[in-house]
Amino acid sequence: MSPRYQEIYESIRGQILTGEYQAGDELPPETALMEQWQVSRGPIRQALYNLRTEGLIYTTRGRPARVRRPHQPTQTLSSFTPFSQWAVTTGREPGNHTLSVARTRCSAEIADALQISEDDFIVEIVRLRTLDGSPALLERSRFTTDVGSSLFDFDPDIGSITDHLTDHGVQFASMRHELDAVAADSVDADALQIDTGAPLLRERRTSFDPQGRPFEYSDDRYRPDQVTFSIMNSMAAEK
Amino acid sequence: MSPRYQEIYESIRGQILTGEYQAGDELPPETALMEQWQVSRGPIRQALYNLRTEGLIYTTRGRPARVRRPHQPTQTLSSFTPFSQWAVTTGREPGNHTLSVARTRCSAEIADALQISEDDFIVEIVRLRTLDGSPALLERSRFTTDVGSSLFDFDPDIGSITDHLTDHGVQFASMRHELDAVAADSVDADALQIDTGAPLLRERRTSFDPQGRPFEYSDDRYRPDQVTFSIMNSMAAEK
DNA sequence: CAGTGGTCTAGACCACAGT
DNA sequence: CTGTGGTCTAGACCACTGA
Repeated sequence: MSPRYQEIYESIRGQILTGEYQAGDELPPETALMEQWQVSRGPIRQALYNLRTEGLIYTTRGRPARVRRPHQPTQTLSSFTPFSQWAVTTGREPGNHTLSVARTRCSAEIADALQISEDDFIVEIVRLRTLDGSPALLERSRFTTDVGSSLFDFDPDIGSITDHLTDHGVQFASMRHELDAVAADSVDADALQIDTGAPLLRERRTSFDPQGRPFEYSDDRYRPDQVTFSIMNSMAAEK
Repeated sequence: MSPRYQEIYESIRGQILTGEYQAGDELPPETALMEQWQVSRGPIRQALYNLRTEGLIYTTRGRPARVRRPHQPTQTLSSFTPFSQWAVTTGREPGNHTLSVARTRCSAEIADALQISEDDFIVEIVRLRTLDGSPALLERSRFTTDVGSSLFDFDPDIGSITDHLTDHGVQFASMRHELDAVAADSVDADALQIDTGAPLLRERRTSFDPQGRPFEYSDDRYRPDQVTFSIMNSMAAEK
């Protein structure tokens, strides 16, 4: 049972993405939305806030929220959705090609990120992920063993790791994303069908459980011609 | 006169950054903060929400917010602060070296981003920006003429463009950031003291006024060894 | 069990947009 | 001027934490 503001957010978001609201259109005023959904102002404002952070609308004092011009298919960093779910909402067909599933000892960088010691074991899954058949990113995902062990009886070519782990009681409470650029190494180049040394957008993603403990640390390298990231922020709500 | 929740946010943020609250510490419960600041729950929650998006704290039901382990000096994408302000808060010395200030006709990409026609003029400022003397990013910033004209009587080596424009009545209401990776061209390589073809993190930034009209479109290329970006998101508040 | 944060209600006042 | 969103108040109920 999702909260009320979540339903409202998803409903309006759908109306914008399907074109029921065009760029520049005004949304109904908050009072009208309160009437329409039979809720008080709180949930309405929460829903609009999420839409604003995602860059779909912008707000000013004195006028209802307006819809932004449609933007290109970039991943929005504010409402971070797993790759396969995101691909579907942008109308493209995601695919997976698993390169390896292994149980190994972790390196210093991984140990630090997962807050474990260098002697500990981890489960590492390397997957090439595609959009409409073209290579889009190479994902090197590492899990702590307690979480990752359930991944050995799972075909990562078919299903979503996120869904599989959620079904096994793992809760993704929050994520941290760090973005920089790297040159493709030979493995990257081979998998992504680019030249060695070509620039890649790297996302290092750490997933946390509700207690703030990290259980996943992933190094994802994107072809910049296939996927970009975007974020919107309004000064009003921050600084 | 900034809103109450902003003061509270800045105060707690300061206490975390100066180490008064250590990683893992619990913040006071919301009721205690309400008492301390003599406000109701709304502003307290707004302040905590901003801290959470910035990645400084994490929250769970049933326990007060806790402070995250301190993170490396990366720019946080949620509370987007101008480069020079950000540099100061991380304890580094920002510097500017202006390469050119020009009034030119714009290209198709810029015309599209600024919602003007290709015949229109723009003001372009190219600046190398440094941290503690080392090249950090090359900024190619383009303004619409109405906003940019005030930049000719201004020394961009010394002051902050953001501050200068704010003083001239320009309001930065919201920003959109698009991130990808590019190979350094010869200009980038020369300015940033790297090899041609080296991977750079590119941020294309569009700034909007309160009416949602774009007035700045900037192409900023970062040395990935000097600056990275990060963002935190909690599932609770989004999806 | 008591304490806490997540969500929601019903009201209020102000600053700003557009007429 | 009226209508709107930005901010704040004072309450409420529920789900979850930890003793």
